[in-house]
Amino acid sequence: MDVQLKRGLLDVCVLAAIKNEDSYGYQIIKDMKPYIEMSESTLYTILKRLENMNMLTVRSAEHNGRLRKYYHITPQGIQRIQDFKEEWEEVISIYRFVIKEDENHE
Amino acid sequence: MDVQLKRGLLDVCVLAAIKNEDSYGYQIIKDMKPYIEMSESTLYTILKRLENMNMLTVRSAEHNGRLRKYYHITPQGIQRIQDFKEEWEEVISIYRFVIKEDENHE
DNA sequence: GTGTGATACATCGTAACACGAAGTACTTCG
DNA sequence: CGAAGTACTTCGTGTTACGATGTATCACAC
Repeated sequence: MDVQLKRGLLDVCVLAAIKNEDSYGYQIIKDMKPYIEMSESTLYTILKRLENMNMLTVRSAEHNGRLRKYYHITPQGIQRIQDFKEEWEEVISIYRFVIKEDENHE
Repeated sequence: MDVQLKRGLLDVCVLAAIKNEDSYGYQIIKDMKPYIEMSESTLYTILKRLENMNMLTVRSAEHNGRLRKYYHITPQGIQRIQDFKEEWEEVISIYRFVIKEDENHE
C-alpha cells in the first residue's frame, strides 16, 4: 500500500488496536497485519509519539522473563479516534471528487 | 483537515482535476477548493513531482500577457488514478477496522 | 549444546513531503 | 496611484515511515 496513503491512518489504527484492551508492540503488529502492515521501527516510533501526545500511557510488565510494555489509551486517544471519524466525511467527499472526474471520461 | 491524511490524496486529486481538461495552477486550486485546500507552494511542488514522474506534461501559453503553464495528463497519470481506486478497498477495510474496534466499547 | 526462529524493544539515518514565508511580475479597477 | 487579484517560484523547516542494525530472551530441533 502506498506510503503516503498510510500516513493518516497509522496513528488511529494503533489507537484502535489498544482501545478495548491494553496491548504491547508485537501484539499490535500481529492484530493489524490483516488490515495494514507496518515495520517494528515504525510502530515503536508511533507509540512513542502517541505517548508524548498523551494519547496513551505505558506500563512495563514482565512476561516469561521478557520485558513487555503495555499501552493503555487515554481520553485524548479516544477523542482522536472520534475526530478521525468526523474527518472521514471529508475524505469520502475527496474520493468522490476523484471518481467523478475520472468517470466523466472513460 | 489533518496534514497526514491529505498526503495520500493530494497527488491523485491534482491528476483528477486535469484529467478531463488541461488546466493550470491557479485554476486547479480553485477547482479543488470545495473538496480539499492546498497552498500554492504545495501545488507547484506536486505539479513538478508529477511531471518528473511522467504523469503529466506541461505546455506554456500566454494569456493576457501573463504566462500560464497548462498541465496535461499522460497515460501513466490515468493509470495512477486507476491504482488509487483499487487501493481504496484497502483503505475502506482499514477504516472499518478502526470503527469496529471503536464501536465495541461505547 | 548449538543453531534457528520467534518474541520484544530500541536507535539511527534518510528520503519524501506539505506548508509557511517571501518574492517576482503583470492586470484590473476604484 | 494603490490595492487586490492572477500566476508562478524558491527556500527552509518540521513531521514522518522505514530500512538497517542491535540487544536479549525463549522454545525447539538436530
